[in-house]
Amino acid sequence: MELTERQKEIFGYIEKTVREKGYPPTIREIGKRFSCSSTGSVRDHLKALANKRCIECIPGVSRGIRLLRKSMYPSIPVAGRIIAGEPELAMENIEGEIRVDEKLAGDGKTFALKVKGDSMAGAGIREGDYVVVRPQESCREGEIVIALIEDEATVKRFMRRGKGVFLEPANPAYKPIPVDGRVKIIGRVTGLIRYYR
Amino acid sequence: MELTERQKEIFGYIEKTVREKGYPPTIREIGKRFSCSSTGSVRDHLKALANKRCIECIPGVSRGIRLLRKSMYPSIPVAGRIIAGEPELAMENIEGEIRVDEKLAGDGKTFALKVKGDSMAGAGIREGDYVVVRPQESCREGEIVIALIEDEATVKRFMRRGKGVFLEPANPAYKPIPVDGRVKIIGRVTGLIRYYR
DNA sequence: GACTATACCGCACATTTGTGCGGCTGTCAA
DNA sequence: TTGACAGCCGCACAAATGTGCGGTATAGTC
Repeated sequence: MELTERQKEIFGYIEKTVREKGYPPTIREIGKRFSCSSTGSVRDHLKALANKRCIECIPGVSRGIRLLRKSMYPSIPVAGRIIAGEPELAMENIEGEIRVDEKLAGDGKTFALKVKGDSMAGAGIREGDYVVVRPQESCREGEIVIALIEDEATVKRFMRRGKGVFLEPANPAYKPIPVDGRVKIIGRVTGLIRYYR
Repeated sequence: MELTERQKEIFGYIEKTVREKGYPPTIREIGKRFSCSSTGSVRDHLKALANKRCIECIPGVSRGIRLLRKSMYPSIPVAGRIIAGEPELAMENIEGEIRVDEKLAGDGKTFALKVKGDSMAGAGIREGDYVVVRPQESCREGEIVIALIEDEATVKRFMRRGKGVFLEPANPAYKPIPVDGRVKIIGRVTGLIRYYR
């Protein structure tokens, strides 16, 4: 069964609290957050969420809310679309979530991007892999970066060649791209995750 | 500062409770578990753990214990050494932990292995990567597997060629290895994690 | 000896927190 | 109209829970 808007909000709050504080909220804390002056209202919601198998309420136990769906683990959003000039990933452009090690999770701005094409095959980055991206505008020689070229996000290696700066694919079938006004560096690739079926 | 035996036990219990129940224990629950009839005793321990930066105690909040060290996140062990004939990874052979998405975490037997050598470079698996391994004895054509060859764990692709079965590297510099008595399949590679510095 | 840390016990108290029960207003489908 | 939901209010009560303050004992260190 689907969750109502309100229920989604409350479930999200419980999730967030567990993730950030390490323990679930009390009934009254939820009420405070959503301006419910009555504990009864909150309990109605918890009951609904429990019926829909989202949480489990443990009777007689303070903060006795257990998350059954989703999780309380650190995750980064998977970007569906990247828009130039927007430092933050807009909610609408998030396709999903991937849980990662905290070494990869970064500071909250880090996101993942599904790799399209085989232009980096020579560097062991393949179509369908997820690259973990830490947003930053500058980068160093040799680093693998995400750049926006005419509204298209691509993975390339950042290199200097003589006087120019280039984004180099790791595949002889593609040509280096000179970095100029049309190219915007989005961030640096800090990790890679691949799923085998 | 090092933890005493008792403190380790209590810290472990808090960790376990958070992981299994989804919320930290109360002072009295800890006392019950360790046969401390006084809440004061438990608070002494919590205070000690807080001093040693293992937990944080939030005043006035029920179950207000926050884990600062280690984690409550799903992680898989990183195998340092794999021994033939032992289905479970012995504690002594665990080098560390990596947190992963639950899709990768599997059922509890899954582990990670750091890749040595470049024999699978053609398949985008590079030296230093971590492959996620689900232990199993059989595997299908084309799957990437971990095999033990003369006590050495290697990553290869499982292939049939004519009448024989081979473990094929993805690098022309290496030769396929015929599967015979000397070769033991440890498991299947279900994922890959890479860290860029 | 004085001091500190660890590891316990015990009790009273105030606060936090879940619970029970009653009530209200809408909307929507049968 | 009736019924089932969603969403909300209010109150009193009992249980769960953190807190303050006191005590004992052992071990190690300066």
